[in-house]
Amino acid sequence: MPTVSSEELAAAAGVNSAKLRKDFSYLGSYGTRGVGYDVEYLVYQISRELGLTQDWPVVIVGIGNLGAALANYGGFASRGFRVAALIDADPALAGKPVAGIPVRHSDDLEKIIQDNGVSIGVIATPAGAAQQVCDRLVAAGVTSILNFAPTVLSVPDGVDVRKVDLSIELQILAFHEQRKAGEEAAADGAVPATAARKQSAGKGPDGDMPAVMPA
Amino acid sequence: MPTVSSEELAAAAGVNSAKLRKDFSYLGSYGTRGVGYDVEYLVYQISRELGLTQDWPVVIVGIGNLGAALANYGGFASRGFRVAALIDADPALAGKPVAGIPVRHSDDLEKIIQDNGVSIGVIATPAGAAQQVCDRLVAAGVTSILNFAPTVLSVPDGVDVRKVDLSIELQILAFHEQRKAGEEAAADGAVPATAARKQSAGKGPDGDMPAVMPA
DNA sequence: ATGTCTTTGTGAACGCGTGCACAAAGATGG
DNA sequence: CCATCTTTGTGCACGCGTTCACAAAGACAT
Ligand SMILES: NC(=O)c1ccc[n+]([C@@H]2O[C@H](COP(=O)([O-])OP(=O)(O)OC[C@H]3O[C@@H](n4cnc5c(N)ncnc54)[C@H](O)[C@@H]3O)[C@@H](O)[C@H]2O)c1
Ligand SMILES: NC(=O)c1ccc[n+]([C@@H]2O[C@H](COP(=O)([O-])OP(=O)(O)OC[C@H]3O[C@@H](n4cnc5c(N)ncnc54)[C@H](O)[C@@H]3O)[C@@H](O)[C@H]2O)c1
Repeated sequence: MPTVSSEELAAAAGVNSAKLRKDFSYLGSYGTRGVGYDVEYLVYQISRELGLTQDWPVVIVGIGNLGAALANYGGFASRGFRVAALIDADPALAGKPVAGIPVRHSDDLEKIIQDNGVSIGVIATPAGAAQQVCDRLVAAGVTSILNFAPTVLSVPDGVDVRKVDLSIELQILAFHEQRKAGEEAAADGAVPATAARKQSAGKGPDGDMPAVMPA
Repeated sequence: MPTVSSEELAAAAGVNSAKLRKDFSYLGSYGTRGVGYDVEYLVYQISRELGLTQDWPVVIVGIGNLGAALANYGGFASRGFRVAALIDADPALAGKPVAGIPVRHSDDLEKIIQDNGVSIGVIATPAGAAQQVCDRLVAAGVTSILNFAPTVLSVPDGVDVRKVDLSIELQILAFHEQRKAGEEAAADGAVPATAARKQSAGKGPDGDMPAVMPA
């Protein structure tokens, strides 16, 4: 029976082994003292807890450059997500297959959502259309939205929104880049050491950035 | 002179005003008591601190569906990022313009990086090529990488990597979705309340997920 | 069986980020 | 020039997540 110890997993993930064990303990006592965790069983338990054992139908709205790239992305299916439909407002696209799935016109949006029991929607429309599309998705029953348009969406309570913004990712990199550059060349009104948190040495997945930035 | 108070900004950003003031204080004392912050001056100071006042040349490697979508993305330029070059291994693409920029062959990768003083690279190649591309970028002098390929890149110390993974974003949404669903229907081996951190009520930009998930 | 050795699960301490609350600063009006 | 009012900047305390450290559990050998 293949097993892993919390120590091994922690080293691989670059975190503290105690934290890892404590995190796992919230899911139950799945380890064996003196041995470690049964890999297969552990993967199953975590998958179940994360909701990966169920099938999640998603719709992608806005099948342009980005939407098409997302539709073609194989990483979807491998984690239990199924593209239930591709939706676009452009009549010229309607019926044309993208990644093997025919594009549906956005007139049918509500029907598609309801017929497929979709609760997760992806927005890849131009920024100007995003809020409107969002409202329709929410009204039709979608309660989780992944937004690629550079807009802040407002949604009612109970609806989750995650925004993916390439330029913010680049800004975070640029921020660290700048800090690397001016590390020993620090001269003028430099930020006091307090603000220079732990220097993410290529490890920490989350950046250390000031928390707030006005639009 | 248009000004904003920390209270207004905090409300708009959905954070605590004291935290916002304290964050700003790390950059210096740019506010005026009894009045607030001079908007223009504040924006400049934050921009400078974040490195947005300089011009950052970036290269995109792998001009397929995703790479082309990224190249077309206008959010780049508006934040001080300039697409210095598009690079692909496919000879058929070489010379063809994408988003107005001719695609260069990856043979010239090192030269392009050095000629343009590029320190930020974007990887949008298939997963199999990502590490190899990464190694070449780093060897050529790139010290920040934005990775869209579903692979964990290993890089030397001093190089920052950020990974954008659509399926992880979806997983986070699905996780909350599952929790919403089973909220009052909680029955079997449910996670103890401790693990159910603050229910992000559509506000918190960062999700609350177990920190570690083995590959 | 008993002992040893490894690794889990977790109580307790630590450290840090967040938020409260207020004094100081400065604008504004009389 | 002084009083008042608003809003900043920040010391301090609280709370939460992280880490330490160890007892308990179980495997495995003798
Ligand atoms: N987050 C990122 O990193 C990132 C990267 C690239 C692009 N983007 C953004 O993603 C969005 C799409 O980018 P793109 O390059 O694919 O643009 P695009 O113009 O190629 O595609 C937009 C598509 O949306 C469709 N559309 C427009 N209004 C619609 C509506 N009301 N309902 C349904 N469909 C509608 C259009 O017909 C078009 O097919 C843009 O907002 C862009 O800024 C984000
Ligand atoms: N992170 C996400 O959310 C997300 C979404 C979609 C796709 N992806 C990933 O992004 C990557 C690209 O996706 P895509 O749909 O554009 O794929 P694609 O096949 O359309 O494009 C890949 C491109 O990379 C080029 N390429 C291959 N090897 C190369 C090399 N060694 N050097 C330079 N260029 C090379 C190919 O010629 C091709 O043009 C894939 O790894 C995919 O899994 C990620």
